Amino acid sequence: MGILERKEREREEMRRLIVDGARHLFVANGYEKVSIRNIAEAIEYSPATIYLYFKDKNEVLYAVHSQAFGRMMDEFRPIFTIDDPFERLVEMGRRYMLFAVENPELFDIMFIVTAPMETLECREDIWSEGRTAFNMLVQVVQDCIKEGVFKVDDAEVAAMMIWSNIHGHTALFLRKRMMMFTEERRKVLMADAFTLFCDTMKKGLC
Amino acid sequence: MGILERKEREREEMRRLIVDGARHLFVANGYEKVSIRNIAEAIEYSPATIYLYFKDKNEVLYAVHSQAFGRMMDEFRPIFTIDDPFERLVEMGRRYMLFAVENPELFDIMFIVTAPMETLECREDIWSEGRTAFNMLVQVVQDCIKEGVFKVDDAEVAAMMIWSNIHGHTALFLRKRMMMFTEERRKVLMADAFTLFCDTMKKGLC
DNA sequence: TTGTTTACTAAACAGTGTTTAGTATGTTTG
DNA sequence: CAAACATACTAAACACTGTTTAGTAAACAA
Repeated sequence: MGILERKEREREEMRRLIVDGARHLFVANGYEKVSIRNIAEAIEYSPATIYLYFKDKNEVLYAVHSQAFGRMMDEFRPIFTIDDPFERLVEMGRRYMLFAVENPELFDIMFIVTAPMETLECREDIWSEGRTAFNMLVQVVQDCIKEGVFKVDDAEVAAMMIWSNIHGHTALFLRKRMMMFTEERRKVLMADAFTLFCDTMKKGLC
Repeated sequence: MGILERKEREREEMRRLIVDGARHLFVANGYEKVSIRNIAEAIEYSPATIYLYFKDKNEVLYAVHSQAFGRMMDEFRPIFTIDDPFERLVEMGRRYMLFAVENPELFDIMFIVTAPMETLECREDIWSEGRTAFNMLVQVVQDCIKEGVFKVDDAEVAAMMIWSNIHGHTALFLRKRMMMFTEERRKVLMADAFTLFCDTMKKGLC
């Protein structure tokens, strides 16, 4: 009886339709200006239908967030062709910031807005998307340790420090907390602070 | 004619009443769960009255944000009694993180939520509160340069790098992006990553 | 063909930020 | 003092929001 399988397929298709519609609206109008009614209208269904496929708005957000993580990981994968582990690390940081600037609304949902994390909390689940991405960073840091570029005993602690720095830059920038500088100065400051951090790591972490 | 002065005083008093009421609700319920109607009810006025004293909700938020900056600066001031400039810097970072953890809702309005920044944008104004706080950090960094602890030519770039790191930690933590770790591991990771950053600076920035 | 399950929606509920029109009260002027 | 004006305030409305409920029409199973 292939009917159940077809139904399951159709269900998956509908979820995809909703998530894709939501993502398009997020990217076009920004996270805060998208309502369930907007999404419903975009996919030509009634708002109530969305609640047959997702528990609430947070769950839709979480689905968009997961999809966006896939995209970011795709941007990260090519760095593993870089031989020098430190250069690999620097490039990973660069790509994190680039992804944030090029997809600010997706980055918002992935790393800043609390809403998607709430679905995780009531499920008592671990944040697997975050874990996977963080593991990737830890791997690169471990490569740096193995090749003698870094001399630290806990790769996770070093990874956390590095993530914080890169994330800090992007979060402050996206959340308009560099308003006290001119647009030109903002650019220079971000680029120079990143370079300084890389230099400081190379000198300080060994 | 002291009537105008009295009226101005009363106006200031009313603004204060609104801002204080708003702050209390923010601290008690979190930023997202506070509405203009809630604030109005708390101070026993109609919602429309708030719009006689503030252009919109963002402006109320901005006023709370400014007040909160005053409080944070009060927490910072005592660090200037510390003789060693590097210790002074470390203590400043520690206090930034402590303020964030102890006043998460205020920190939200000050450094994460975009809403208050929007009132700034339409006024074409500079973010003076942010500028003042950042200047304080630049001053401490300059002291480190003067005493030979750091050897960098642009104190603002170094300050930006340091701010990014500290802010990154707190933002990731407050926005629940360390969910992949247990509560115990989160604590250790944050403390150790901070220490590692301080050590890395001391070794790497000279 | 009948009975049941599934997919969907119109309408309502309780909330949101904000504006408008109107009412008291306080102040100034003839 | 009374009339004219200005100020302070609010009830009610507007156009939204997320979410739930009750009901309908189509698909499927017996």
